[in-house]
Amino acid sequence: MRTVPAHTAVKLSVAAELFADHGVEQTKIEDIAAATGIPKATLYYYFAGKEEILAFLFRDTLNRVADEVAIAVESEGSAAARLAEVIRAQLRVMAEQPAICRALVGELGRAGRIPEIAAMIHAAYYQPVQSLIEDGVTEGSLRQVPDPESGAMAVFGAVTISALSYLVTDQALDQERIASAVTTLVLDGLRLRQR
Amino acid sequence: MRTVPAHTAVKLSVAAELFADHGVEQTKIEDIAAATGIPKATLYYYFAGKEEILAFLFRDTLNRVADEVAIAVESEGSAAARLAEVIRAQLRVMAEQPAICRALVGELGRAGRIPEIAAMIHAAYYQPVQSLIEDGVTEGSLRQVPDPESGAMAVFGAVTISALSYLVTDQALDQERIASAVTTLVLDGLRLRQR
DNA sequence: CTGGGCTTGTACCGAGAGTACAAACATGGC
DNA sequence: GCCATGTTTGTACTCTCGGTACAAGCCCAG
Repeated sequence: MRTVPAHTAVKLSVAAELFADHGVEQTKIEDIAAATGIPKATLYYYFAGKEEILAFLFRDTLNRVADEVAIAVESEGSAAARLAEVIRAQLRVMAEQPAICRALVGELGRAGRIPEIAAMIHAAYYQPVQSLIEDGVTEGSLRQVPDPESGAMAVFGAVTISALSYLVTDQALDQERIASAVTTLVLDGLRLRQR
Repeated sequence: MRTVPAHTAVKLSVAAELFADHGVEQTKIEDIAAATGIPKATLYYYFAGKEEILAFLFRDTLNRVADEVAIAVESEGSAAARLAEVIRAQLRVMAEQPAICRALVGELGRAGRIPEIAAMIHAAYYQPVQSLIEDGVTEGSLRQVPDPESGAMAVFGAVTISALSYLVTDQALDQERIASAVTTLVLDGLRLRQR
């Protein structure tokens, strides 16, 4: 794939809205051309097709997730505190890129079938969170889990799906509210203990 | 839509595999015809198109989820115990219908765009779990959450995504293992407390 | 045995993804 | 200035596939 010029990349972000609202299948290349103002021939000059446009958008956002998560993971504090930071990081990106995140979740299957994207999700999220959990276990601040990788996935699922409810209804995602709710759930669980 | 005869419905379940493996878009009606042995013309006699075949498969499985979840919700015991039962119920259905569940998660966006299916997911899962959480709060066994609905969604996300990791790698989903891991996560959280 | 709905083959239509290509344009090295 | 290389875009085309049309055969209840 040729390097996409900046002005084109910017315009493309509105395509994410189309993908998120109507699904990839229902979004015609001509729709993208119309909405972005990039002529169809130009789109095909840079991308082999819809799928690649989607991958391009995902790549961008996943890079951001990777960066923010990496910072959160490497921040100082207990593993629990860093995990809370990771959750906050994910929510921050979801709030910044609502359309792409909606599309990403809505097309999870498709994303998983693009090897590059699947690898990025893994490297950007599951892998760091997994080792964060492992750290926490050895350091003694987190509970021993039978399988840290699916632990990481469970955390990802909890954050993503509850954030999604805000993305599809409200436009503004109240990060603080969700962050504290999900963090409490993930760290302390739903069961109430008498203090 | 005409009532689909049983022998046809049975054959259709193999279509779920196609949808889950290659995605709905990549699955041609003729592929479905070939894989199921149901001629294309017959498919169009019963369904208006791909989308309706998918909805048919989802409807079936979501009914099962609704039933199992309802039983779990109405079982006796504390809200926490019943929530654990709900998680187990969801995993049971996912293990029974791996292909459809993979397709359902992979096509979450599409499922959400079919109003009937969106309503079913809501009624079968979010709604009962939400009121289960509310019950638990009033009865004092569960922590007060700011928004029970997204609490329910978070639980759903945690269960679904971690189960997914098993569905796409192993074929057999080790229910007990995941159930206890996710239940612990949801009820008691990751943070380790000194007993 | 006959009329209705079921089942299926075959032929067809139209939308839209992707390709081909050529004309314009921009840019930078000579 | 001028050529070479790469970008940008319009237009016209092909081809796959979803969906429709339809007719012939089938099965079964009345």
